[in-house]
Amino acid sequence: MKQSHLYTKTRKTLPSGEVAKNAQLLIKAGYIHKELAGVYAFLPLGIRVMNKIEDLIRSHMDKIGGQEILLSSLQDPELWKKNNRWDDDDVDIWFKDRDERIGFAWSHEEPMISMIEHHVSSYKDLPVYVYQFQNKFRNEPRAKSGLLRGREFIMKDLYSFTKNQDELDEFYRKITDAYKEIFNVAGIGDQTYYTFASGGAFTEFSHEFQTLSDAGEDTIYIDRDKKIAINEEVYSKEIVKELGLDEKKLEKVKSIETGNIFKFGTGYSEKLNLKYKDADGKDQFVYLGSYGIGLSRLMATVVEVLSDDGGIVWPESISPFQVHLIELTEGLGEDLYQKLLDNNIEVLYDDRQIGAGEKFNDADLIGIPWRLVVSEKTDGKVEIKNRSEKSAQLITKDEAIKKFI
RNA sequence: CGGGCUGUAGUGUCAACGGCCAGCACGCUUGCUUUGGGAGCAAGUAGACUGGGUUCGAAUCCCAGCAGCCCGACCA
Repeated sequence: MKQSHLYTKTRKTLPSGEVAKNAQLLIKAGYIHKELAGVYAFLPLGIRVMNKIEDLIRSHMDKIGGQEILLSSLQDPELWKKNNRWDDDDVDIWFKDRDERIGFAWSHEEPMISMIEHHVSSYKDLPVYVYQFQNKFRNEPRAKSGLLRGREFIMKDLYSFTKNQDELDEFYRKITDAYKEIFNVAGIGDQTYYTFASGGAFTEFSHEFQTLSDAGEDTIYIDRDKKIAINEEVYSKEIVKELGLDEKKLEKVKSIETGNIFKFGTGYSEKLNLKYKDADGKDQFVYLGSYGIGLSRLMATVVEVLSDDGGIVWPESISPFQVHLIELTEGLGEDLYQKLLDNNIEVLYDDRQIGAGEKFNDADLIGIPWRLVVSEKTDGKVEIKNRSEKSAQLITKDEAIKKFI
């Protein structure tokens, strides 16, 4: 894409009233636009990052047997009433229409279970793993921290429907590994801890993926060597012992909950009467699990954790473009730009007629991991620099293209 | 939901004593110059959250609403 066609511009001033680093940088660089408190629009650069994150998650969900679907954002109150989760006294974050005949989805367990009932009745139909990328609407009493706690946001939620505990446990292990891999590829694996957290009504623990950051709202106790953590909400001497940890080695830190996985067992199916017939023709309750990653929160977390004084530093996996090609002399980058495009390399081509300093600053702010510069000084070659490195190397254009194929 | 703070061009502004034409910077437009780390000159462009009230006169004082931010509570 030619940067001269990109309608968003970087800004020199920070938005007043945005304190969160992720919101400051993403707005300054032109990734997002604030609509309301906790409600952000994604601009061309921003949606490219979101799409990258989506692709990354999708490939891992598909690999472990996930089937992608898309439930609706408008929901039937009757489904939620059955489970006592419609009343504002029970769930206080609902957005509802005036007459309370429609709910705006804040979660999808109930509709998901209702939908699956129509398709699963035999042990032969199980297991089933379905997931979606969906908007969630949560009327948070206090939206804050930029994209970290929004009132409208996109989440990947996967639901597992399995025959028994063993099958559930096996899938749980698989998705745990998948989540670890996702956070590794997204560049925050080192800072992300597998965390024991509150299990709610149906199970002892759930597990969270907590990324160390002062911008987070959670407090966890981490063991850096074993790479596991305990959420403050369930922390006790007994649990430390149960997990075989040494209380003295634990560090108390702030973190962002980037993922959450949850075993429901048969709790939900008993309440909502989700059954299947086993091989003997007897009714059995389906074992459920749910597994979430907030996409916009993940994007914000990467910005919080990896940015530097110059701006954002994207990992290659979720950068809006692979390469930022900058020409300092009019027309000199055109030829390389075309060649990169011919090789299906995602390139943002800064063909604007502005000063070099402005281009470099914009490039640092936008944060694409590789920068190519052509000018009269590069003498037919091209200068390549990584976003997180200080110095650049001069290479040939062919070498540059090969690097990104 | 409790408490606090704040609403001035597209952005920013601890700019302006209740009083003349609401200042400055960025952005944007036009022209000339400049061209390897947010360029220079010149001429333009655009503004008081909403509604009441006090006053001869309100951006400025008062009230209400709305909005934003922060702290807390909440966050299966």
